[in-house]
Amino acid sequence: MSTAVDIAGPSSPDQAHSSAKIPNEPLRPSLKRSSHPYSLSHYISTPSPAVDVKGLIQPSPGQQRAAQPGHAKPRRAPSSWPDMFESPSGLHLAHAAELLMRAGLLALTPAEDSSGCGADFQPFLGAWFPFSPALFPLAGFQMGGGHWRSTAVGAESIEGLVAEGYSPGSLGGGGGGRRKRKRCGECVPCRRQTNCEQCSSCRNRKRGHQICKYRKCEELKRKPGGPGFEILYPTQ
DNA sequence: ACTAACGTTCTG
DNA sequence: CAGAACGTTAGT
Repeated sequence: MSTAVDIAGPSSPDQAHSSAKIPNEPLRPSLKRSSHPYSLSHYISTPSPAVDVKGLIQPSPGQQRAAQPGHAKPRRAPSSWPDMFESPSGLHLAHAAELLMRAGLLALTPAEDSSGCGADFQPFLGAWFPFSPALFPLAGFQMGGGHWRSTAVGAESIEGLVAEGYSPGSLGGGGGGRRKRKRCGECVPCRRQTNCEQCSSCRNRKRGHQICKYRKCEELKRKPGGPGFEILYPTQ
């Protein structure tokens, strides 16, 4: 449970000034299964009030200060960054929310009928989500083009969305050659709209040519052909 | 042409 | 092995 933090990534400042141009997410409505070490029950059984999670997520002022760029080492980022910011592996909190949604435990609020809600939460898009039934799904699905409407989106809905034109092949895995795969657009990292500007990828963007760690698609983190990959991209 | 970012290779 | 650097692809 101690690792369930870093989907947040560094929060506030980056919202305002992510220097990099953030493209509109190539949101794909297909919801793919992700193989995570934790099962749904793992999350359900773990009491995690929004406040507590938020408390874990929010970096302390001291931590933020330590993260100030400026004293860049030529190599190897200094250990001043706490693990909570440097370990994208902790994304399972997001995964938990995803699982909960699938299980119908999280309610999806339609963007249109947001009586102000959508606007209120907009600033949180992609940054971090308090583990609250209302906040988390709203962000991504609002951008999703109004596909998501009801509380429990069943597998049929997902399949239908997939059938809208996003085939596994179109994701780059199908061509046969080693074409670039594309971001799934659905996972929490993909839904982030801002670069944290603090992770190693952001700080080293010029040379690293890598997307912000917290925006790195969970699917792309997997090796094609690696464990679980065929599940994500079933051969048809 | 320029930029973003995926994939591969290199390095510690 | 993880992370950095680089080559390359893809979108605008």
